[in-house]
Amino acid sequence: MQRDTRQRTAIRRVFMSVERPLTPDEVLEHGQRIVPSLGLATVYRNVKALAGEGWLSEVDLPGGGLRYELAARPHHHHFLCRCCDQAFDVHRCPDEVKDLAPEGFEVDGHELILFGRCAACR
Amino acid sequence: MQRDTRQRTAIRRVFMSVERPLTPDEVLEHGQRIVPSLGLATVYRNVKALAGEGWLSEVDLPGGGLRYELAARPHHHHFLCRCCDQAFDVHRCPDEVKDLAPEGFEVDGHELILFGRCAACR
DNA sequence: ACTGGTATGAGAATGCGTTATCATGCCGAC
DNA sequence: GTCGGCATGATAACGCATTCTCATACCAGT
Repeated sequence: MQRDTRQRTAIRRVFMSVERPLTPDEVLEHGQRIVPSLGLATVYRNVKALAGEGWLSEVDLPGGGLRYELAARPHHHHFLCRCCDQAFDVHRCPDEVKDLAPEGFEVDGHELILFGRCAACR
Repeated sequence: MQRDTRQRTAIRRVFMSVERPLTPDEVLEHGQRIVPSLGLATVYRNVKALAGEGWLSEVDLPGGGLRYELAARPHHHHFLCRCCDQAFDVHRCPDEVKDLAPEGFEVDGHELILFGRCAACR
């Protein structure tokens, strides 16, 4: 049975307060401001569980490990800052995307990633 | 000084005969059909060197390590098969891409990835 | 408040991609 | 053909993200 711990609550709060995909390390950092004793293993466990129950979704961007974000958000894409390596949401999407695939290929999803420098890094 | 070995030649030949980004393992597999003794370390060394001299370019798609492709190809994107995990080229590109970023963000590149099943896997 | 049992946390262990090591092979200048 | 020296290949070592271990903490039902 699922228990309601301070740690899990803190992790949920982190995702609800941030408008972008987070790496487990970023979750740890933000979560420790709420529960200072929070450990990395707990972040991994909960993030995986929350993704399993559909509350979070996995975001697989270039450059290493998975990131996570609220699953409830509408369709969007991401901007990856080359400088601070943070990911941000991009809310617009070119709509003819699925028609770009070669003949005979079956498209069931897409990801558009913009690279550059975020507002803070400029 | 750069020497012209059978292995390096084979690796170049592999990239010239294949129209898609390759992982080091795929390069090894294809290269061993030309030089059976080819080793993985040699693939990594040469692929890195060829990228360093601008003959190959790195492709950083979701799902682990880097892939490589001929640098001389015109702008294009990629299709990633969820079934066989191979990457394929997509030659068309929506053009208004750079305008999608939020205010204050500086875009210097983009990657569009289509997911699905390739013609062979269907 | 008591208690059973799950969740946590620190660090060890794992998996995987990549790089380093070093004896041997082979390119290429002579 | 000879020879110096870079390239190769098998394997060990590494870095990093992620998972496991297990003693301890602390929910939740009573």
